[in-house]
Amino acid sequence: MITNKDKDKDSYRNTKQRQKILDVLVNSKSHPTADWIYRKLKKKFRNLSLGTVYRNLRILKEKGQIWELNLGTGFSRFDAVSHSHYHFICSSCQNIYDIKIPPMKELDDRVMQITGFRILSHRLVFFGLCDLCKLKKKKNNRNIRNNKV
Amino acid sequence: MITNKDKDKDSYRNTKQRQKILDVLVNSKSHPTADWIYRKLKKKFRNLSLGTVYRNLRILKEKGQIWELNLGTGFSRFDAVSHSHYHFICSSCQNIYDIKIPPMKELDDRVMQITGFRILSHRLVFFGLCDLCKLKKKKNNRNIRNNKV
DNA sequence: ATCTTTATTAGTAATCATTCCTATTATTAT
DNA sequence: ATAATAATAGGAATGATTACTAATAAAGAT
Repeated sequence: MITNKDKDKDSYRNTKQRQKILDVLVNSKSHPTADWIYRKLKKKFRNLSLGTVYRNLRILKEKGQIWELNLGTGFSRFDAVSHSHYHFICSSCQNIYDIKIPPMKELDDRVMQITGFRILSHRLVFFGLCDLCKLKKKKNNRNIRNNKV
Repeated sequence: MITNKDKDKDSYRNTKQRQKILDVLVNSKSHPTADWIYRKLKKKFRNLSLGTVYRNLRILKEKGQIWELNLGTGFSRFDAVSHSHYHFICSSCQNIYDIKIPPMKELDDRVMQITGFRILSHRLVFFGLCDLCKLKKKKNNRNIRNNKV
């Protein structure tokens, strides 16, 4: 059973591990995975545990300090909540890029009017081909036309 | 190594299993999981395999006939691509609702201009509280105020 | 209609991200 | 400083998904 206590904890401690994990996310633009964060910190924090990374990522998410990104790849990526922004995922290389267009709060209002639900936020992800993969595709198509593949 | 052949298959066979799996998705509004589809079809298809469901969901997704929805719950939900629409997920009960506002193709164009990437589609998900959970929350807060919890 | 090719299947084992468990440690309030 | 307990390390367990393999069945060719 999920109780209020489970959802909105009132006492968090400020551990070195949690600080470092948030640090990594704040100072990273690559939307790292839990394992990537673990391997990065493990070098200095010799006895860091992978479970600790996962637990803290969950807690930081609960506290609203980070986002979890799910992309159908079988694992999550994480992103520090600094300024709100959108994401682009290249369907070919799977890289993630931040899209810097101002958050459209009016979308929330619109959906709130239509549904009557309380809308708190939205997540907008664009899919397509990044510059590099666009070029690769073009080159590849040329090769196919010329029977080189 | 990922080759062209891996990505864009040219010959698909039309099996009963694949038809039925797509059928379930087309005739369902509940965004089912792989396991839910498996258990539903297993009743009639006595020796259906869970692996077959997963394989076909991947193939149907490759063919662009269905979407995979990832919500950070540890498992995927699937949705037939009929008319394009957006989604709402209740942060409390985790139910998914379709949001019927016309697809905003202009967002793709905008991001295409900003980034130079080729934008093919976007996914827009709203988060908040559905009607039912809105009520529950209100009642809950009242109880907390009155020291009943 | 039969033959051939090979995509697909059922069944099961394996993988891998994530969560759970427990004795120990470290943070915070008193 | 002490007490209370949140958090940790390490390892085991879970559970969704994928991989493997011999047998089957679409779909085109004869």
